[in-house]
Amino acid sequence: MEERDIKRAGLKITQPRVKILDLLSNSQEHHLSAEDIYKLLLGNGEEIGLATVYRVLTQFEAAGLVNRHHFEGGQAVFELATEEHHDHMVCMKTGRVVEFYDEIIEQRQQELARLHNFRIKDHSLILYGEFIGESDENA
Amino acid sequence: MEERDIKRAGLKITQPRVKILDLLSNSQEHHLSAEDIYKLLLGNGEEIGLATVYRVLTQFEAAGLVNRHHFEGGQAVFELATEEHHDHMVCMKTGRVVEFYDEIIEQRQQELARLHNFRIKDHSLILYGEFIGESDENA
DNA sequence: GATTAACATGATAAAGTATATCATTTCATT
DNA sequence: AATGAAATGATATACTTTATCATGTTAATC
Repeated sequence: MEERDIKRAGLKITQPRVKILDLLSNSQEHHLSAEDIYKLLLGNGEEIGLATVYRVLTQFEAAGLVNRHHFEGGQAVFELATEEHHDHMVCMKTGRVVEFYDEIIEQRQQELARLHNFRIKDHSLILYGEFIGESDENA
Repeated sequence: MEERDIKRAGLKITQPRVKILDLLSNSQEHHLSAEDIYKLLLGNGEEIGLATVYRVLTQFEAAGLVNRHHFEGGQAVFELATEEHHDHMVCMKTGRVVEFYDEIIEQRQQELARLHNFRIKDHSLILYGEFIGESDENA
């Protein structure tokens, strides 16, 4: 993701937008809340307002640049929409998130939708639990 | 669900708890937000406080009497935990919720967890879309 | 059935997440 | 460089949910 993508979305290329996109592109953790992003940028000495972070993320979502997920815990998290569709495993101890994709589940969802006369626009599959043998580093 | 279940959860049998449980048991819509419940009870002429509704629902959830789901839209919804585990299709137009269960998806989730050395504690699968040929009655 | 201690309620305050407002600033085009 | 349109950010506001605490209710004991 780069400035070109911001322009393609019909948005001006501004400092806050570039900084947020860079952070999402380069951060080790792919899933960041608006407040995560705000604090990380402040920590890097960047000047940015929390309202701008929320506003820009919503615009990016509308433009298809990022996806918003509602994991448990109140705050929505965002990730770049560069990768193919995938679902998530969320560790309830460390907060670690692993992405996965399974063709069987995807097809089965479509089959079930057909059976119920339902047209799927979006879906959310999240497995909550813990990675076996992993210690509680962050929580 | 009945008063016996409240007692079994280690909670006193109080008017608010009975009313909430009755409403969840008898309502046509199985998935109600705390505010839904609050307003429905007020509409029935019952006296209850919103704080009590939230408190009781959280207690019921801890006791395993209800499940809490985070559909899109900000407010959590609650349903009785009497039924077997199931997932949800949510109509983005009418808000209608249909429950489904699919053994293939369940097994596949377990298989994927095994592959990732992950122990599933809980999971959330929600399909968002619309029921074909259904009109927009409530939205 | 009355007493009483523990528990529960509900009005309100407060916390937390997210959006709306609007004067000021930045962008990008002329 | 000038200028109009768009964006920012401080702050106010909305909204969902939890915390506080004086008052009321429950249920166990006498």
